[in-house]
Amino acid sequence: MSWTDERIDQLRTMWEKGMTASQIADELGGVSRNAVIGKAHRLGLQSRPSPVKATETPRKKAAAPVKKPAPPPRQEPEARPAVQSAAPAPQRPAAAVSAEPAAPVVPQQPRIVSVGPGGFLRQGPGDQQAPIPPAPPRRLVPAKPSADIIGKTSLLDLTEKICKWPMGHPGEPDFHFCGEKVNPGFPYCVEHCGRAYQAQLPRGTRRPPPPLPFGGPRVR
DNA sequence: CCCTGATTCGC
DNA sequence: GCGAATCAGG
Repeated sequence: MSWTDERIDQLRTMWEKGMTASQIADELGGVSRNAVIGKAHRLGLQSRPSPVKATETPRKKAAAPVKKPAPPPRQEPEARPAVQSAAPAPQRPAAAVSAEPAAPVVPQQPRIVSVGPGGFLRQGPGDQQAPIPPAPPRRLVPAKPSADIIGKTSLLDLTEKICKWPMGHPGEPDFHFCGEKVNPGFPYCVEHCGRAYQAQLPRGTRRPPPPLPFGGPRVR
C-alpha cells in the first residue's frame, strides 16, 4: 500500500483524535504500526500524549538529542522569598500560586477521549459537552442476511458432511457454499472433489489449465 | 509478555 | 520517502 492523499488524511485525523498507531494501522489496512508512526512523524505530527515517559533519550549511538540545558525559569526563586508562608492572608487554593501574574489557568486543551468503532468519540459520564457526531455519519444497523443469501449455505451452516466449495466471491452479498452432501472423507461433494483434486500427470506432459477455483477471475 | 510511541538506518 | 528493526517505557 502507498500513502495516497486520502490515506494520509485519514492518518492525520485518526492521529489527532488520539487513536493509537496500531488502531490506525488496522483501520487503514496494508500498513504496519511502525509505518503509521513513521509516516506520522514525517508528516510533522508529533509526540502527542504517549504512554511513554518523557525521559531523556540517551540514544547509545547518535549524539544526545537537543537536551534542554535549563528550562528558562518562569519565576526567579530570589524574587519570591519564603514570604508566602508567613502570610496567613486568605489565599486562593494553592492551584493559582504558580500562575500568579499571568492570565487565568489555561484549561488543558487535549481532552482525552477514546474512539469507538466507526470513529465516534466516547464520552465519560461527567462529560457535559454535547455529543460529537461521527465524522462520517453512518447508521449502524444489525446485520441482516441479504435477500439473495437466504436458503443458501452460509459459513455457519458448514459441517463435516457439507460440501465447502465456495460459490461466488467472499465479501459479495450472495457468497455461499455448495452445501451438497460431501464425498465421504473429503471436504467437498463428489462433483467438487473432481475439481479440487486433479490426477497427477507425468512430468513434462502438457495439460489444459485447470479451472480456477472460486468461480474464476472476478469480472466487473 | 503485552502494549505504547520514538528513533535509526538500509532500502 | 518508506518501514522493519530496535529501543525504551507503561
